[in-house]
Amino acid sequence: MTEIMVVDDDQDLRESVAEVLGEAGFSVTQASRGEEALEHLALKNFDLILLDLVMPGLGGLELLGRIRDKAPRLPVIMITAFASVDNAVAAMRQGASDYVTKPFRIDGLLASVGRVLEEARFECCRTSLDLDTVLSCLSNPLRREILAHVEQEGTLRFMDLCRKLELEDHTKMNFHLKILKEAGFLSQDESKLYGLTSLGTQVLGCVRFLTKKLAN
Amino acid sequence: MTEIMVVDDDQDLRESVAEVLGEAGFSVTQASRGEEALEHLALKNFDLILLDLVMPGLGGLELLGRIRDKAPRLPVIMITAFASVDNAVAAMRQGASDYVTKPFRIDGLLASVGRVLEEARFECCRTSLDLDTVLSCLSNPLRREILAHVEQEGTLRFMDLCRKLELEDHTKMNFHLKILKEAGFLSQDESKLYGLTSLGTQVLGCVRFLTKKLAN
DNA sequence: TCATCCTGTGAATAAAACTTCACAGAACCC
DNA sequence: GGGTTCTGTGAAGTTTTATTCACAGGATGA
Repeated sequence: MTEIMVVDDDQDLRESVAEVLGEAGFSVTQASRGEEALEHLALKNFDLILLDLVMPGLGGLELLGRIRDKAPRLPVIMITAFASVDNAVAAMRQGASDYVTKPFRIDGLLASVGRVLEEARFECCRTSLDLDTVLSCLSNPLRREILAHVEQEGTLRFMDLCRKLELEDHTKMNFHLKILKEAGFLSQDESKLYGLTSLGTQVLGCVRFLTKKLAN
Repeated sequence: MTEIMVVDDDQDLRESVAEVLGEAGFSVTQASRGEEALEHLALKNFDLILLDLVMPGLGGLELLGRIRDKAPRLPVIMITAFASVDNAVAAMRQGASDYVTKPFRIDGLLASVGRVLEEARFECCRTSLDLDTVLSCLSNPLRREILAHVEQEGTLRFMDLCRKLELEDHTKMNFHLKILKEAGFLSQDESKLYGLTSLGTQVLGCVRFLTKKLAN
């Protein structure tokens, strides 16, 4: 069952949203304060969080940051009556999945929920692979650099990649590209351009997370 | 030299922005239309793009999408006179790095440019020596098992560990224990009991996270 | 004390990961 | 056509990682 948490200090609105989501087949947890939300978060794994921007105590943006620390990819939809471009941009910069302004139509909210969940599902799409491959593949710094460069450029030709990484020996590059292809992180299109697969993107995200975790 | 492209159909504004950026030490390319921007993009690698949201012909949002196809992580700052929450959210959802409303103060724009470039630079610094050790150490399934067992038991004696993992050859275990000790994941107390260090605990958490991320 | 298990070292060996070298077809430019 | 760059293969060689073997001191217990 898809678990959704609704965080809003406005009891009426929170309960009506929870009711609608419940009728739509979701399992809903309610929290009236940011601190309460964090407690729920520690106890249960959620698939989506609806978050009021303006709350007494721990504010929505700050809470969003705390959620990101714990669950970097958990989808969060921000809700607010005080719509401003700055707030919206700030929320999206913090990694909010969507931004809904009050008052909203219920079907609009449901559409947003559906879309965000759909995206999340796509995000962690069918990738049953073993940790061994991923870790040993990523344990080589050159391969990590290759992935990062390809991600940055979108698609790259073989020789451009060599030059970017200042690799004089192209067969060495070939060796590592082969490994990355076999691991399913890279693919080549019909014109031989190298690009990241969705798995590759996902895995790079994991590396970033690890780096961040190990940084402090 | 940092390459910036300014895309705006308003010639006055475009040229004044280009001038300011030029004085700030950036190499600036101008485009008055979305199509022109795509041509530039095909010829040169940019570090940042300033993009007007509303343009005749190919619009800013659509152009942003096209840019994302080619270069998923190329920083793009959206500029618009018609600030609306919806537009801002849509732009950020497409992966814009920031969103600036006209009329803007030049120093505000420069600040935004500086910040976004700074973030991109941070993204790129993935030369963590630590990551190598961590990943190569964890890429061995036996070592991951050792860590997991030690965590589960708290502290363990050498031979108990061997038996738990059903390793008949104790020197093999010794080999891997040595690596784990050198990486700083395991330590031995005065009575030779093996236990996780705080780094070890942290790293195990990361492995769990990765496993979860890659599981479904 | 003697036998046994625990904990470890160092060397030899095997396997894997990585690099380098030699070559070659396809595409592109003159 | 002829030279050059791009993209690749396969094999040989090197380095790193992993396993196995031989041995040994210290603790433990009968």
